[in-house]
Amino acid sequence: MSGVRLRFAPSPTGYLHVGGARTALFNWLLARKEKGKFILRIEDTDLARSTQESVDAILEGMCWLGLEWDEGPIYQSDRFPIYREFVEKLLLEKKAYKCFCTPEELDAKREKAIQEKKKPQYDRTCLERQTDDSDRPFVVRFNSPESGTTAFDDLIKGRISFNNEELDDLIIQRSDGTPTYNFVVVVDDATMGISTVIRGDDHINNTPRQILLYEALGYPVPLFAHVPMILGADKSRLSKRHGATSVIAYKEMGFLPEAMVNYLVRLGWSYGDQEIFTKEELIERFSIGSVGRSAGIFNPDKLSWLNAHYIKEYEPVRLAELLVPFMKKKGIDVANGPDIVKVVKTLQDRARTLVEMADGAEFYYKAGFSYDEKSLQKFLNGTLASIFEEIAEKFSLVAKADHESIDTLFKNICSGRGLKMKDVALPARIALTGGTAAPGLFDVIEVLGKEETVSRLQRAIEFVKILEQKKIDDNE
RNA sequence: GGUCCCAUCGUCUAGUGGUUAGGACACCGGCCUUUCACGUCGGUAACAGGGGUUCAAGUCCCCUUGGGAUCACCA
Repeated sequence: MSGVRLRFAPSPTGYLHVGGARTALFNWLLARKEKGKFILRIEDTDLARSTQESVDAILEGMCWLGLEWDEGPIYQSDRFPIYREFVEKLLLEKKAYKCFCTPEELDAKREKAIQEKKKPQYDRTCLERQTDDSDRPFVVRFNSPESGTTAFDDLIKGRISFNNEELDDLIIQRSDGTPTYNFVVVVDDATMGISTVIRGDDHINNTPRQILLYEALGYPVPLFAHVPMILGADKSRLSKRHGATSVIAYKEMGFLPEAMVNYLVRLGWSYGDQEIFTKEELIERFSIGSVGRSAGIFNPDKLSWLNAHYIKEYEPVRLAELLVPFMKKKGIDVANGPDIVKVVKTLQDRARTLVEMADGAEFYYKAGFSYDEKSLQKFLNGTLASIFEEIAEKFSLVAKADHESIDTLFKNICSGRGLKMKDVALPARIALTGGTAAPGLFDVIEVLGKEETVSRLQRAIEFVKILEQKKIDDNE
């Protein structure tokens, strides 16, 4: 039993973003690989921006991806007394101090510093203050060292070091008594015994301050691993204008969680030339050290390719279950029509998403479709109706409507009429599916069954007769 | 602007001083074929630039350039 403890700590101000999902995935993977614990913590110290809907959305995303957590969700809003205690402790030890400067004063100082091209840092006015006007509102600031350096060995980026003079005295408790992010994250990670912090590299600049806080609090500093950002096609931070950024949106677009996980993990991490990984393989082969250092661009094409792969490989029964909601969304009740599992089997090789598969499955359940007339025109030579009639006739006599007997039936018709397979199969496909893009004709017939096939053929015969008559009229 | 991070095909990446710089997505072409796909075979395509170190540099060092992050009583 290894003692590693990892955590994912989203703030509930929106849905689960693909970037966050990847960070969560890396944490989860490492926890599973090392047989440690994976903790989910909700960072909701900003009461105004946090919502329960966001918490639910994040949990839904995590569950969909299969990232089950061992402890939590722990809400920071439940832990305010703990943070308060640690603030008092620092205050007592003079490692923190009360600051009575107003936001207006601070803004003015910042403005001035920027004007004078100086660093906009807090000037420590209140550090040496003797009077304690506690009836006036105050914030608590961390007394940060003014010299020296703070460094750490990032598991992904290598050694990173900062001059302490770059760090000013950050606020750890607001004037309303609530603690701020950099403080609570340290208190939580410390008291929860987090051994390795894996998070986005937008937190690198926070890390030295946090290390200083660990030290002030007397806790060991954890290991850090800062994973690079995910960017959009134009190399800017991935946002809605690049497409969907919510994990759940991908679920709704018909992606499989296996594909999403596989895509996300391979974006920034690699294992030789391998592209496809089962969850077990990932757990076995993942290592945080082989995560790349540079930002990656989110590539929907590759995600689609992976999704297509997983659709092909999926167990048809399970895939059918996943497809049903997508059919329902199109107003189709799969109970009224052919066996959905058989339908799925004919579509697995030609759908990249469940949405595409639902589109491709539509004709099986909707008999009243319109025909692709333009394509049908090519086969109008006066005998098409009779070909359909012959198929219907012979097919209704066939003992077993399986692939093989359908094959021989069509071959017989072809040889009997001196026609090529495409002369018969192509128009027949239009008759049965309405269009030209569909699964193999014999598979379609087999799935549709004898009765439905014959009925569709009869409907097509009527339609073709009208077309042929029209053609004669036009020529006159 | 300060600080910090990053830099191999369009994209994701392999590469840990000696390689015809490999794979995958996408793209293009051949094959397969009852359509559309799938599949399969092949092709185009990269070490940002400049200095060092070294017998030898995509690999190590420095600079430049370019991209990104961060500088809140947000997280």
